[in-house]
Formats: sequence, C-alpha cells, structure tokens
Amino acid sequence: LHQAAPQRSVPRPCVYPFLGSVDAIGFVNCYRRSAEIFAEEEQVKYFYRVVSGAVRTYKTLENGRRLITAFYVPGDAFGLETRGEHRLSGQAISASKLFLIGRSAFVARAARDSRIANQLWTHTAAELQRVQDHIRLFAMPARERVAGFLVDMAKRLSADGEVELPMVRQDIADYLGLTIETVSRSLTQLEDLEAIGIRASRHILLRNYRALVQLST
Amino acid sequence: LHQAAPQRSVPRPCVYPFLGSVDAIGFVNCYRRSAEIFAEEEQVKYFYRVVSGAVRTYKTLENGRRLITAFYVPGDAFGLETRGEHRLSGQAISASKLFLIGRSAFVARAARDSRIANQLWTHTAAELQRVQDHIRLFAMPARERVAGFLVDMAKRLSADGEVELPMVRQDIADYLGLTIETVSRSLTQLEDLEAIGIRASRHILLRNYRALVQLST
DNA sequence: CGACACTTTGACGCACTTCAAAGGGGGTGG
DNA sequence: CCACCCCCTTTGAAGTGCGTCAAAGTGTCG
Repeated sequence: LHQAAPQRSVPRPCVYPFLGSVDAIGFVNCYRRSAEIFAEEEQVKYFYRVVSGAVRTYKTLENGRRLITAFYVPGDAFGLETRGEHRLSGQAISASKLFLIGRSAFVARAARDSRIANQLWTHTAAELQRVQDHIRLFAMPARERVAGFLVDMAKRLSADGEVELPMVRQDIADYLGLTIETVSRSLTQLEDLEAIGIRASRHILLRNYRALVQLST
Repeated sequence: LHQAAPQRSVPRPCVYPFLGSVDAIGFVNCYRRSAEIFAEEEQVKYFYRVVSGAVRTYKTLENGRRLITAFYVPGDAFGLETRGEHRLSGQAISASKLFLIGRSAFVARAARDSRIANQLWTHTAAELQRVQDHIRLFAMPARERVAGFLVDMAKRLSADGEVELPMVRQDIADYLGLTIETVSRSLTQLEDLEAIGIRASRHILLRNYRALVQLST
C-alpha cells in the first residue's frame, strides 16, 4: 500500500449545491488513488461531496479485517456526523475531486435555516436506509450478495446497460463480507447464468438486469 | 402466531420527555405480546418511545426469512422516518406500554424550533450508528456475534452483572443472521468458556464481561 | 398434571474459506 | 511503441464452520 498524501491544490472558494438544492460555500480538493480523506477518531472538519472519482469509507476491525461500509460516486455526499469524531475512515478509490464545506459553518446555518436542518436530517435518514439495505445483503448467500451489489452499482453508475466499477475485487469482498475468491466465483456464476458479461474485470455488461434484481431480493 | 390486535386503552393525552430533553404531547398505548405496532409500507402516523416492555423492528425477506433490524427497550425512541411510509414492521416482544406522539405535529414543531430539529437529526444519526455497529457483527463468526449481542444487551438492560433477555432464541437468531441452533450452541460455548452463566434460557449471568467485550471487538 | 412452545444436543451435508498456483492486463521504463 | 513486471484476478483442491434435519430435554401455563 503506497499511501499517497492528500494532494492539496490551491483551495479556491466556490459555491456548489451541496445537499439537495442547498448551495454551500466551500472549495474543491483533489486526492490521489488510496489517499486518506479522513481517519477514524479524527476530528470532523468538513462535510464532503464527490465531484469526480470514487470514495470508500471503512472500519478496520480488531482481527485485521476491513469492513467497507459504503462506496460514494459523483453526486454523493458523505462524512456527515453529528458527533465531533469520525467513526470511519475515508479513502479515495481512484484519483478524485471532492467538494468540501466546513462542518461548523454548515451546522450553524442549519440552526438558523430550518430547510437546511431538514436536509441534514433527510440526508442522514437516507444514509440510514442505505445501511439497512446493506445489512440486508448479509442475510443472503454469496451469489445473491454480489447480484445485489451489482444492481446497486448499476443504478448509480450505469448509463446504458454497462457498469464501469471503480473498485477492485478486494473492495467488493470487504463490502459484502466475502473473500475475493468467492466474489470472483460468484461473478463467474452470474456470467454462466447469462445475467452479466465480464468485458474486463471492472467492466460489467448487464445482460439480464431483471434476473439480477430477482436474485438480490 | 396468534396476532393480537393493538389493545387500545383510553388515549389519555399527557406530556412526556421524548427525545433528549424535549417534552412532547402524546399518549400512552398498551400492546400485548406479538401485537403489531406498525407494518411495512403503512403510513407513518406516530413516533414511539418505549415506556415498558420491549419492541422488535423487522423486515420479511422474499425468501421468507425475517431480518430483525433492532430491539428497543424502555427509554428508547423508534419509528422515526423522514418519508411517509414505514420501511419496517414493528412488534411488541412482550406486553408493552409505548408513548406515542403524532408525527406531523412533531415535524412541524421541528420546523419552528431548531433545537427540536437538531434532536431529530441527532436521533437519526444515533440510529445510523446503531445499524453500523449491527452490521459489524455480521463480519464476525457466530460465537463473536452472540458475544457482541450480549454486550449490547448488557449495556442497555443490566443493572448488576445479570441480563434478563426479553426475546427468544429465534429473535436473536434473526437479529444475528444465524439459526436458533447456532445461537444455542454459541451460548453453550460461551458458558463453557466461563464468560457467561445460563440461569434460565433468558436469564444470563455475566461472569466475565471483559472476555465478552474482547470477543465482540 | 399434561400439553405446548421453546431450547438443547447430535449427526451429517454443503457453502464458503483457506491455501496454492496459474493466468491476464495495464502502466511504466527502456 | 513494445516489453516486462507487478498487481489483480481466476481457478483448483482441501478444510471447516454453520445450516439442516432429527429428536430429546426443559419450563410454563392452563
């Protein structure tokens, strides 16, 4: 792991729609592949929104395993916490541009503007729903978990019937609570079932989306 | 399953501290064992707080399995959703008294009072954290999951070094993504390790709390 | 006291993990 | 631009933890 330091370009303040329709003042920052965005137990300084690239948040467990809690792609906001400390680590999966806004300023604005307060709540509730969907995957066998993961990614990343996954197999495995071998075998099975096609390891063809959805429900 | 209808006693309006220090106007309602409090896809009419008894929220999956998402004990608030529909079902585990407050009235108050808005957000964030801890359990082997469950219950229910579990083995299994047999065997193993003592099936003695915590981390 | 629901224990099978090794594929340097 | 190298991925074989099926044990309530 060659941990790259956050590549802080000149922080040019700018306005950006942050949550929903709320514009917020912040700046764009660039991160290299595998660069750390924030670490567990670190003070929460910013809220983030992905402009380009992709981000993973994760927790390192005592047994050394890594549990990836979420992937974020362009348009997604993340890093919102009510408490002062980060409970997760955040890393750039690939070279990424993020929009940052100061936490304290944003929370202060929420105290004055009930629309912003409502969006903070709504966003956290959406995150809650996402985690509940995530936990649902753990109640399924391996192939169904992988199918569910692909459906989720397809919804968020696919224009036509193809997905370009930003993450490697190890990331998928740590997200689904499986090993890379099992993820790989499950993908091969889905290909044998003609539900997907594997053009390249990260380039997935959605041959039978309906079948994927059926497996993942 | 003898589904008991909610035993609506006379709804006497009363004031009750709901979230944190916020007093709210609502009423107390009683539910029998296994009584349905709300169902999936039902309109959200109330927010709830457990006065006495215990509650489980769950989702029934396509394959017929039931995934219990949370247990709530006296003092816990639940049922808060931003959207209009319930995403989970809620049931009384044992005979329970709940404090109910109207959703729309409470949300309207939040729009006027930023402290209430903040507490809505804080509470949802706490729920998010709870689910993240829950998902962490799924990344562990069976015995460790059960240990983690016991630690959680001990924190919330134990005065001295004992816990009186409100739920049966099937509930624990559906919460941990295991079978009742595996839960039972894991508990026996924990007893063999002298981490716990099983006085009665639901009455657990915490003989070595530190060992339990170690297993669950 | 008896019936029923819940729990425990045992035996066996299977899905996933582990261990091992053989392919790709993309990026960098020559 | 090509070729090499390293990392990632795939595939195979064997081991194991948990699920499944079955039956006995336990507590509780009518």
